Amino acid sequence: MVLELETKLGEAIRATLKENYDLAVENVPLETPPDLRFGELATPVAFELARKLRKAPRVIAQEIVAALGAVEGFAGFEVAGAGYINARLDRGFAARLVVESESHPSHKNKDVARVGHPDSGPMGHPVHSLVEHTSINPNKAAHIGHLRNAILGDTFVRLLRAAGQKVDVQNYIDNTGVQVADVVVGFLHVERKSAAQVRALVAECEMRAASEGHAAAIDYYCWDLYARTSQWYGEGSEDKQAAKKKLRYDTLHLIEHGGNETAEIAELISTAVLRRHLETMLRLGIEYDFLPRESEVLHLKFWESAFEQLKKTGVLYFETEGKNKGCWVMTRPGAETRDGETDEDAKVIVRSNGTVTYVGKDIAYHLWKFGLLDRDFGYQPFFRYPDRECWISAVESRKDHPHFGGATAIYNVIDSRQSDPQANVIQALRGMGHTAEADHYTHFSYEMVALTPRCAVELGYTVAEEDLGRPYIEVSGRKGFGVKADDLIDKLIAATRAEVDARQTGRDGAERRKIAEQIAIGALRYFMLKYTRNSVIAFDFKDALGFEGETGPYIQYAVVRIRNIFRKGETTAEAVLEQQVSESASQRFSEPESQHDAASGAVAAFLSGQANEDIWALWLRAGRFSLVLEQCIAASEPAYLAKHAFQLAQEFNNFYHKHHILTEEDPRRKTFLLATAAVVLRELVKALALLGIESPEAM
RNA sequence: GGGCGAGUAGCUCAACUGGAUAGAGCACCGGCCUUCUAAGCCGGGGGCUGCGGGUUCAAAUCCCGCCUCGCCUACCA
Repeated sequence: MVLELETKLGEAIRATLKENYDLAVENVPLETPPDLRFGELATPVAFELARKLRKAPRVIAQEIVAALGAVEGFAGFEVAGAGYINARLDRGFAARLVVESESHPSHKNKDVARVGHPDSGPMGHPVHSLVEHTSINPNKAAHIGHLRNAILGDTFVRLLRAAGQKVDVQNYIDNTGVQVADVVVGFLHVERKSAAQVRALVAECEMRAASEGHAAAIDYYCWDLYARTSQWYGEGSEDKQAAKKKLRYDTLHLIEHGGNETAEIAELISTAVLRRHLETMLRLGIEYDFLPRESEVLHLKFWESAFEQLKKTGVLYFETEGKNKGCWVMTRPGAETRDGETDEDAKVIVRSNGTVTYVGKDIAYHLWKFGLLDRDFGYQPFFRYPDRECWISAVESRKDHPHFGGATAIYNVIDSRQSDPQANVIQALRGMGHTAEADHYTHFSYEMVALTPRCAVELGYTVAEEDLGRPYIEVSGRKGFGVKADDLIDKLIAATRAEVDARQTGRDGAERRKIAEQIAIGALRYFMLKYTRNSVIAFDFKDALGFEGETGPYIQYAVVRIRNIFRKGETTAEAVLEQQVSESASQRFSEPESQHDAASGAVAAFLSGQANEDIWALWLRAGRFSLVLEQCIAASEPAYLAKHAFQLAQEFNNFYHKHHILTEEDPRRKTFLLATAAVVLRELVKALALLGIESPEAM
């Protein structure tokens, strides 16, 4: 509603400026005034024009208001302060828009349709986006840092889909990297297991995990082994360490090459760990469409194809001088190149020994994402979700496989430490002439999750003296320093379960368990989403286990309260909204010329006056959804929606305490209050769903 | 050395991307449960937005210079 009216007002003002001053203003700035006293929408446009028109802003504002006349949906305009134009909505009209926006299946939400089709998309066609997130090295259990990545990515996917985009969700698996090599070294050389013993161990872990829980699973086993192996590399004499280092890289090369027993073990372990990651993420409602793996990027020779393109377009050049002599290198973004001078700072893509760097492989992979590579992955089914299949890359395809890649816009959810390599890939695309693709390549970057020193001590880690004074300490998979994702989820469920058991004595164990899980996941997802992306989260159990104040459960609780009202009132939110829609529709039909028909006139009366300002504010907030959705997508910032949901819940709680609905004596007002609750319920449930948070029946 | 990000209430964070009186949550103090669930509500204290200049009708936000902190910056992957 707000977005729709804001757009309408912007267009009206633009037309006025064109007509009266012959000025073409592209974007009329519109904002929400700090207080309802100033109306619901405002624009400072007169300030900008003051210099150009050589008039006082206040005078310009008055002229604009006079020329504007009546605009549908608005009750009036006024000039305030030094030259603001404040707009007051026609409250009955606005309320009707809010009620109708999505309660009727036949009614297309105009606001959302607009968000879903940014300029990048071909006319009338939805944008095809590709979001890549999670991408955990498959050599250890997922930890809280990975949770932030996956939750941010998954939420953003939900937002894009809500805006009408076609979205593929990918989770890139680096199954041939040094991290996987390290656990393979751990199994074969630290634990001195044979290949057969490793196979037996993986099978045993799977069995034990089924009965004892995920603490017995392979990813937990590898967590410790990886940390031990990392430490092991640094032990012993210099000669010993050098030998270990050689072992490490020999193992890595065997894995990269494939077709040998070491590679088979790596495949076995990485696949088993990957399955665990998918299970962990599924606990949070996170699913993937496709798992491209580095092994296929290598074996299907993506790089060889990309290399030709890179050479042909001159993005890569062969260095003949300096420290990078003998390498194929690329100029870094923003670097100043002087003719004749060797660029010592250039990024090496192909080493002098002929091997390609990670960035090189990444360029090839990203050409594939945009459909610019003449090769494709093979596809095999890998993991079954309740309502769909998750596919994995393979050399050979199974018949009837789907096809991925070829997107028009991509989002890579990767932490901010990777911004340099990401910038290199974008630079390469741009250099190759793929400017549209480079423009639609978004590094969805975010800051890390770290532990507070207190939390680290609490977990039994020894913390260095100088770290005790810091606000946070970076987690490290290599050191085994961090909080495992499944452990945290378990801990949250245990805490909510205790509370639900105490409150919901009338429900059976299965029901209580379900509610506890919904609340725990709600708490976790909201916790990860309430911070804006580039704020470091200093993790502490005290904060994460809190269920009061600005938390997921707070919002869920508001939902439960509203549901209780309808249950006790023996009606449903749907019925109340349906009634509102049909009433206003019939009124409009009988009096088509009247803008203030009886139904919306009555609603307007309940929304007017000093005593009802808080209720109007609630409706206004409820009508902001599409505006918030648009901002979330434009800024790649899911936190805005989290904030919106919280504020709506907060305003509702306020309303809830102030106005007792079921004991309201005036039947018309009671219906109106029920409609208010119904609208808030609908908007809260919708916002929570986009945040990946379920709305429990009770709590 | 260069690049990116951050510095806002005791603590953790917001501030619609330059707008009107800088807002929330924790924590602390004081009220509210025979009325739709107290995982809630109301009230209170708390701020030189790191420092110094500049740009303009308007700066937490943009520019310049400092000061702190974090990350990135290998022919490793």
